[in-house]
Amino acid sequence: MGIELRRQIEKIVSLTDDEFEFVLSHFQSKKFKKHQIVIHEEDYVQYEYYVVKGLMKISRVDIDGKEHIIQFGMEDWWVTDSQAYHNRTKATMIVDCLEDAEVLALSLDNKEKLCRELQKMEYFFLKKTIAGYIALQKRILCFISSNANERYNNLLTLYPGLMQRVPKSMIASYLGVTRETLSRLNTGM
Amino acid sequence: MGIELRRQIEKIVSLTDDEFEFVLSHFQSKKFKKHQIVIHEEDYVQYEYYVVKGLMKISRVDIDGKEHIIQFGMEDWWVTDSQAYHNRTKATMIVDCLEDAEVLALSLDNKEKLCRELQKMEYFFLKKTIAGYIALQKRILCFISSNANERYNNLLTLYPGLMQRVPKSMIASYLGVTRETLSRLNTGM
DNA sequence: GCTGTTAAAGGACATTTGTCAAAAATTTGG
DNA sequence: CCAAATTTTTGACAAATGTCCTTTAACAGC
Repeated sequence: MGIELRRQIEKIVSLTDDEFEFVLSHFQSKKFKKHQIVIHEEDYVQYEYYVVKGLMKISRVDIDGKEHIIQFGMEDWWVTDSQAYHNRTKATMIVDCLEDAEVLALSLDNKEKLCRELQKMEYFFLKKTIAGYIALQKRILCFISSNANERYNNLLTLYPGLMQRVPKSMIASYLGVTRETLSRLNTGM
Repeated sequence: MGIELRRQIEKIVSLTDDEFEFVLSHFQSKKFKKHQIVIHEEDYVQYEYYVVKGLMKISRVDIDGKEHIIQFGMEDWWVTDSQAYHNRTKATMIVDCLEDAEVLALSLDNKEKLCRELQKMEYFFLKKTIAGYIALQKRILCFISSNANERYNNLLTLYPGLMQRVPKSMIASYLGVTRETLSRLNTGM
């Protein structure tokens, strides 16, 4: 239970068996079905989810009803509506499942409690958040410096496994183009 | 000295006078001239900079020699090449000054030391990094869901002061469009 | 206050991307 | 294994954005 989470944490700080059990006791195990909505728009967001198995997406629906995918979340990733979760405000995003999913859910209270009880976990979350920040910066650089074709090829090399699990129309949404444009790209080969 | 920094920190955690002096002792005060390069590409990045006064930009030059602006940094902001700074690797970005600048420089060793000595500072950096992450997510959402005109108007409302201090060609670069395109936008009022 | 330099705006045209409609291919559930 | 639903591809055209070039405007240093 949670070996992968332990592996992820131990890339940054080391834990004894007891410490890891203690960490894990702050999480709740949950399961979701394909197509199930994990975070509804306008809901308060109770949890941040560590994905043990499955695939989710974080998206926002604009005034014209178009869905824009901000992030995918697969195994060993963390998923939530960050703004709503951390500020205890209502969700502006939707999180749902592209596949049946198994997660470890961490409430904000438990996260803060855990950080106070075990300082290296706060260090872990800081390092992890910095890594996330850097990843988003790279994605922004990609938007300002690359066209659709280059962004698609970049995504292919970054997450080769994703393409087999996600419909192309969603890849298009993540890249900020229409599915028609994605379908016409010269994928390089 | 550093009142604004203290105000920023105290929005998240409270500090005694002694504690703030202690925090400040981990920083070095530095000054830069307009056009001066603060972080050179390929250099190791010693510091993260809290901007006391002035205006900087973080950019990357692509293979065609085009400059892409990833971020501006004005008063009360933090500026560095995050990836290079936190991973102790060589800079892939350039940080330079659009105006004479005054900063407080924090080395990574001092940052980590400070976090160990005063846990609430680690909490501060965590909250601050999360806020940065959320801001980048919003910028990405803007790229995937808005055209150049909408992105420009969004920037106008987000940082109205920036326009008076930054040439439009740099705003264009930040928005991921050419200066010609920016110049033709219907700024909508 | 000049003068050289840099920044901004505009025209003409090419390229990329979006939109709408339809056809083809694939997946899903029974 | 089949029928319905979903996803992907393609065509024709419109709109947005990029490129190249010229003109105009603003600014910096002397």
